[in-house]
Amino acid sequence: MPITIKDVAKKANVSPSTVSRALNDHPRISTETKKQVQELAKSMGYVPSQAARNLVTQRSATIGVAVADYLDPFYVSLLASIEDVALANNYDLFVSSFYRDRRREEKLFDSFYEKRLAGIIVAGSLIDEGYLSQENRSVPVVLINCFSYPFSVSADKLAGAKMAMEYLVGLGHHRIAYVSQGKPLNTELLRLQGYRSVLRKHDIPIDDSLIVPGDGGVIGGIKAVSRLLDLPEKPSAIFCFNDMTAIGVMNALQKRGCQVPRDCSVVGFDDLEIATYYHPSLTTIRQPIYRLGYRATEMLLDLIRSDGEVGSEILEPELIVRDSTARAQD
Amino acid sequence: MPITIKDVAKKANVSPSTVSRALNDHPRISTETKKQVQELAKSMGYVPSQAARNLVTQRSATIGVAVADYLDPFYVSLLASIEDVALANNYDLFVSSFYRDRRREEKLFDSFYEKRLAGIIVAGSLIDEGYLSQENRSVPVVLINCFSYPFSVSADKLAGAKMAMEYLVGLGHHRIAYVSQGKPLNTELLRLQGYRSVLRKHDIPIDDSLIVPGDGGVIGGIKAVSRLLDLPEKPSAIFCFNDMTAIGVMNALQKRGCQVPRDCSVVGFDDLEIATYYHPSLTTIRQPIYRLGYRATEMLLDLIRSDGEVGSEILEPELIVRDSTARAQD
DNA sequence: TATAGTAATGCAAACGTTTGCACACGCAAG
DNA sequence: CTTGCGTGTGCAAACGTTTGCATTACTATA
Repeated sequence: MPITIKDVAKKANVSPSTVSRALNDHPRISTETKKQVQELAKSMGYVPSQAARNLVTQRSATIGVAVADYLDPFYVSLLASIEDVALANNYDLFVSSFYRDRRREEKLFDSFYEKRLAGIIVAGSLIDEGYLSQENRSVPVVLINCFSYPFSVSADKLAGAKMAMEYLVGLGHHRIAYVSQGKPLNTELLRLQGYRSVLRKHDIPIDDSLIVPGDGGVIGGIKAVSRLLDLPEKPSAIFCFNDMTAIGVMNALQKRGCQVPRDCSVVGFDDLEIATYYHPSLTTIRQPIYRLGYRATEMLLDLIRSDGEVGSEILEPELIVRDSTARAQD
Repeated sequence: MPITIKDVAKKANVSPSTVSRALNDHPRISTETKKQVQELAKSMGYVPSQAARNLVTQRSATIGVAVADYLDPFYVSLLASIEDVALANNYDLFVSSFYRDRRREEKLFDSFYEKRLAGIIVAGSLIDEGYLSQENRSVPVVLINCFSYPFSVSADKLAGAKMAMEYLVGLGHHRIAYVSQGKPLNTELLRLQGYRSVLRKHDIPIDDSLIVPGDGGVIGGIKAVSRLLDLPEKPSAIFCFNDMTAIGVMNALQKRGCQVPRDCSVVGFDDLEIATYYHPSLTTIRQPIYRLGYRATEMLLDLIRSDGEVGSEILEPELIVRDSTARAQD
């Protein structure tokens, strides 16, 4: 139904090849015909079919992006930088979320492959690296926050967790809880490792009842608090897997009459926009979100262009102190 | 480079047509060959090229979705229901944001058209309907929250604004401010109309200095508050364009020592997840977000299948009372 | 004037599918 | 033994582009 290159060719009394060359700034064409054809094409509302073009050129200028969760602003913020880099290099984006569901992630991979995309970026992947390398069907893949994969960009979770914990210990806190994500992924295990190592370093005994599972979202934080407040000896500070969890935690604390930070300090992870604007504003570990997406996309473009020999990259997080933390009372 | 249907055909000693039929459950094929070919194809890791398929069948099973802003959870939440309906009908989604930028929205339209998508859904469009109908290049388009377009699904902004205002007036508030989005779109004008009509109805004079511009986000809310608190006579309640604005408003109020709701009540619009979990939790007008996306996608599928005669649809919002509003002190 | 070289254009093949049509085969009915 | 029909398969065209090669027309040089 749409207008094809032949329609334009016929109207311009030239061959389809000429139209194609005019539209693609091919050198072997007269400036005059080029201009004429371009104007005609525009006036006819001709838009080339990407499918046909991809088919014959055997490549596509679309990058697939799979994020774990649309509802977590962390992943959405990543999209901004990915889009910036991609657009600047004339690549399209095909974005999709797999809602933290492994099977959906795999289906997404299939659909990406059917589209013969130029490359793929996955943030928050649940698929283990083994599967990924094996499944690797000659299309480059870059992972975000999955540092064991050869082509990846991650924030240093271990360092981040240590910063948070050192800061809390420095404020005089001894009973510090950790609300996890609940899945045994790298991104989780490293935080836990940081949590433990700082406690050990300061000779603070590790109490496993202070380590409670969340779900990476607000609800998980709320549930965790109800467990923590039922403990015989309550924590004086809570370190959270991420900011969304921290918001749930603060909400539940305040609902149970526990003032933040007076009665309990809270530290998050990510530094989402809402961390600044929540009441009280949230002390957190900032992931360099923009740079994560930026570098990942650059890395993918390198891979697409040259099967380059780039390796995995680790970016440093940063402690942002705000109003949700205070010195421990004793 | 990838495996083609011919590779599979050769290995199976059949023609490409047979392979195609086996993979598509065509009736005219023996159960035996079908099974054999299917297994072989899978074991070879064959994945059909969507480009080639779309080209020859002249249709595609991908829906384009353009949302105004990834950073506003309202639009992101819409994606969930759109995806649910689309996936259930074996459609893919091509999602993109135009960051509230009109030129980016137009570029997005072009790119959608290059892909020869089956249909398009736009949420928060900045393009006026005139352009849209004219630009309509035989691909069906459904708009969300743009009720003047013939194929659209919207929440009733006017009714929502009236609910909010009636509620505030009912609590005894007389000086009620409105923080707008700052763009003269329908979605804005209707709220304003509701704001004014309720005040008029109750013989409350309309003070234009109480109507201040925001930007649809947190920052806009913050800036608006600094203008409102500098007024000789401060408002006792603030109705906000949306929840993100309301969060900015509450944050700024609390920062300036103004307690919510004791010193000032705040009402939002949307009912995002964060509205429940903010402190204090936010009284707001709930848009039926899930249903908006759901109905829009169903409508689009109808259009795709039958050039159906569906018209625009308006859904009712709902007042959700929480902790950010209180009776006026006098 | 003939010849080589260059610039602009057209021809036709190719990309990987789907699908209408023709064909071959086996079998039942006349 | 034909005829007809149904079932399974293959052939070839088509989808809308791009691009190597051939062709044409012109210009400049010898």
